[in-house]
Amino acid sequence: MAKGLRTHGYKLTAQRLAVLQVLREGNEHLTPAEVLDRGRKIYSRLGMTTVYRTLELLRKLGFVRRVHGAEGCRAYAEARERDGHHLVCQACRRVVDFPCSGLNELIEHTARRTGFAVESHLLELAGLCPACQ
Amino acid sequence: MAKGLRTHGYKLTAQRLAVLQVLREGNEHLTPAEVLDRGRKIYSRLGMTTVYRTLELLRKLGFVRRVHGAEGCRAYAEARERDGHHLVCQACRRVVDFPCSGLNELIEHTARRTGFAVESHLLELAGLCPACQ
DNA sequence: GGCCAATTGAAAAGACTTTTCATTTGGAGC
DNA sequence: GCTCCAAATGAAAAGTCTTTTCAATTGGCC
Repeated sequence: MAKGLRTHGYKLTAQRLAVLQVLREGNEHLTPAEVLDRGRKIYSRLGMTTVYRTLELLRKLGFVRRVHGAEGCRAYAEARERDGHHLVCQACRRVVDFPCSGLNELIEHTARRTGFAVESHLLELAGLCPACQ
Repeated sequence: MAKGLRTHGYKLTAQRLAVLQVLREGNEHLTPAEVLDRGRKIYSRLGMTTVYRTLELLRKLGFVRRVHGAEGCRAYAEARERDGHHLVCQACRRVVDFPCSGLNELIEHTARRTGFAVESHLLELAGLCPACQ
């Protein structure tokens, strides 16, 4: 995944690796401030600005996904499933990915009915994970 | 719908009616600032604070839905379909509701596979409406 | 090893949202 | 209708979060 950065012509910096590592180690969704805190344990000079920029970069590259919870809409989690969606535990903030299938029919039906050309979709499930139930 | 406020024990104020009217007239999703602008044409003394509070109140009551677009996650649109979802035009910001069916199977399957107790879900489709294609 | 564009981060600026609190007001009860 | 009070309001202040700026640093091609 670190290679993905190089592939797309981005430099492989200690800061980017730290942010990637933080998101990979945590199974939860994290705010930029939390990523900064944890990231500094890996690379102490990490700055806030870089965290914001890196999270958005990783999102554009598809390595990271935004999570829109009740707590706010600026949290990020690693995207473990390419083109997938996620399921969020409302108690412990754990995030589990699941593949994006079974939605195509609904999307096509809605597109036909409304005349829209659907280009993207956002699906997020929330609930309680087995441990928190 | 205005009656819904009374039903839930909330007062029917000119400010709330103005916000409701703005959201009903526009078929688009609007930011709080836009709601304020338009709302002041209906009730000129409307204040920013009240717009924020009213939008959240209407959302809790289910009259209004939040739209999470690329432009940001704080936009609101009227919820025309109870328990439905929405489809957003990326060009003109028009919002169309569609019923929440066809998703249950996917949710149940995911719940079974992951052990999560799914409590809520967020689904948003984005694309181009017939007029903007 | 040198070079240069990409990257970084501290500080400043900016944008957005919430809190505070004195004033106003809807509507229940008479 | 009138009174009354808790709910609602809004201007200003405070707070939070995010982006921009710009000089310094650095990854990686040569």
